[in-house]
This record gives sequence, structure tokens and C-alpha cells, in this order.
Amino acid sequence: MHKPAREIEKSLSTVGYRLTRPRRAVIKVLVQARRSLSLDEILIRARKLEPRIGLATVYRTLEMLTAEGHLEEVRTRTKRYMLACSNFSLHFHLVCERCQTVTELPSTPETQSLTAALQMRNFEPCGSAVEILGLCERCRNRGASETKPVHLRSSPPHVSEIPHNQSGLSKK
Amino acid sequence: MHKPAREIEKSLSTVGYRLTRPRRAVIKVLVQARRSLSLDEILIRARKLEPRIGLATVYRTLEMLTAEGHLEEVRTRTKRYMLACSNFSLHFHLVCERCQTVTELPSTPETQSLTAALQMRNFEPCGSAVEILGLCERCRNRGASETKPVHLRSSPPHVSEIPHNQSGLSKK
DNA sequence: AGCTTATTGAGAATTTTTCTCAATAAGCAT
DNA sequence: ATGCTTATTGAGAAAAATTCTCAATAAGCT
Repeated sequence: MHKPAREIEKSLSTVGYRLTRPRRAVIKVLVQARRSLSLDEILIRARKLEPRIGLATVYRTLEMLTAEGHLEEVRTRTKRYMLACSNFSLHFHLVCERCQTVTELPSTPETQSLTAALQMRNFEPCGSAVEILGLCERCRNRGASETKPVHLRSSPPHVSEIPHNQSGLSKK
Repeated sequence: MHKPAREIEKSLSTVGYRLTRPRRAVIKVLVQARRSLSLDEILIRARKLEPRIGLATVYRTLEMLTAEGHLEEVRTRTKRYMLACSNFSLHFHLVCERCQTVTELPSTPETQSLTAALQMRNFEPCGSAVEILGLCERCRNRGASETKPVHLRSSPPHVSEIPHNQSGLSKK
């Protein structure tokens, strides 16, 4: 199913990364896990193999592995919120990672049979919406990223008229 | 599509929540947005309606609205990592929010036709895996939550033998 | 073995989220 | 309307998660 550690390591060194002990440790942890792990789980386990490994190194290694396509990062940066839909059947949201817009995939026979498959497995989705992360059509046809989140602490004590939104940000 | 603000407010006060100006502001912002918003977007907009609204209040209101089912929280707490699958076609992960385990939904005609629907819309999923958050069968049949993440800062400088994982945690 | 330099560890710094507590105001009873 | 009770708020502190900095280390090449 998944590539063995050896293969991942080979692939990395081919691209020019050095095969260090901390990196090997993280890779080994991930391979042996056979399921997803949170950061603290990875850190603790990696330290059993490589006691002096630092927190930042784990973060960096995970970032590197993700960039190289060996890892799937299960959640992305910041939360977003939208009103719950009135219809309570499971539906699908297409979430654009660049412009952050969420659009809804209308219910079709396909989505419904997928819902049935979940019920068959006794898996109860929460939130009644499944997120599909990706790039929307508009953003696929564009180059640079346009959206940068504003930092909370830096928001002014009182409200000003600056348009603090997707379109035109004035940052500190 | 979505409930109007009035209806949400009525529902809240029925359950016993007070309808305060800050809460109304947040609700209005969400209703008017007609798309998902990040926290900073909500804060900025809410302050245009209610300049003295505090950061914590926005968090609290969002949490409350989510608990009451009026809001969908698009991403959950902490990231998890798992090795990327070798097969490159879009597939689905069933992510249990309680035990955090990720299992894979095998490719079926339904999943494939859903994939086709995405292509039709020119939506390019990233990561090659769609996450479906929910409760797995095992956790549905249990009561209290069993998994609590360990805090990074509190991890000991050297490795000890305490089993810092899903099954048995020893917390500070 | 020696050199070069990518990588590391430790801690500081940032960013995001939650908590604390006195002050405020929503909803009820008068 | 007025006053009472107490849920809720705002502000800042605190906690938690992530990223950055930089001198020290060690991979991979010669």
C-alpha cells in the first residue's frame, strides 16, 4: 500500500536531501504507524528512536515530506466558518485552498450512493458536509496567490474603514 | 438556502441563550457573507457593526453557533499526518474525530463518478485524498472521549518509557 | 580524514485559541 | 418603566501550536 521507508529515503536523496538520522526517524515512525498521527504522537515516537530530535526538526521534516508528496497533511491552516445548510442530508463542499471560497456540490445519485457507502460502514459523518480541498476553476487559471490571512493581534483596537478582506488588504 | 438571521436568533433564544448585540453582529456577518469566512474576516466585519466586540466573544459565539448546529466549522483542531497512498487517483479518507484514526474508503463506481463530477466542474482536488470527518463505528458505541492530545511544550527533554499514545496517557 | 554546507537543536518569537474576572446588560418580575 | 439576577462581555493574560534564528553539528563529496 504505502512505500517502504527505503524507497522514500532513496527518493529524497535523489532530489538532493541529506539522509539524516532525525529524518530517518520521522520517516520510520510514519511508515510503522500505518495510520495517521498527530504531531505530538510523531514527536514522542521519533524521540524513542532519536532522543535528541527537536520539535522544529519534526515540523520541518513533515513539511519537507509533504512538499515531496510522501505525506498527506490531513488538515490545513486556519478554520473557516459558514452557515449550516438547511437540508440535513450529507452534502459536499468544494473548498478552494487559494481563494478560500466554499461552493456546494449539489446532491446527485453519485453523492447519494457515496452517502450510502458510509452508512454501510457505520461511519457517521459529522457536520453534514464533506470538504473537498483543492483549487477552483478560477484559481487554477491564475498564477500568484492573492489571499493572505490577517493576524488577529494586529487588528486595531477600534474599527477603521480599511477593507480587511479577500480583495484588498492593508497589512501592518 | 440558509436560514435567515431572524430564525437563528429565535432558535437560540428558545434554547435559553440571550440575544446580545455582539451575538447578533456575528450572526449577521455570517448570514450576509454567503460564503465561508475565517476568524479574522468575521472579527473585522463584526466590528463594523459592533465596534467594541472582543476577540474572545467572537470565538465563543462561533463555538456556540457550532454547538447549536447553525454553523459548520470547516477545519478541526490539530493536523495529523499519514503517508501518501501509492495510487494517485482521488480517494476518500474516513477520519474519526474522536479516536482520530483514518481509514481509507476503497475505490468504487460511486467514488469514481464523484471524481468525474469534480473534473466536470474543473475543480482540482489537492492531496489526492478527500477527508470525511465523523465518528467511526467503534467510537459511536462508546461514551466519553478517550483521546486527549499531549501538549508539546510539556514533553520531557529526554525520552521516557511512558506510553504517550492513544491508549494510555500520563498527563502533567 | 578533511571540507563544504545543509541540517539540526534549543530557545525565542509568532500566531491561534482559550481562560480569567470584574463590569455590563438581557430577560424576567415587579 | 425600574430593579434584580445572572449570563455574557471585553481586555488582557495564559496556553497551545507553529515558525524563526543562529551557532553547532554531521552528510556527502573529494
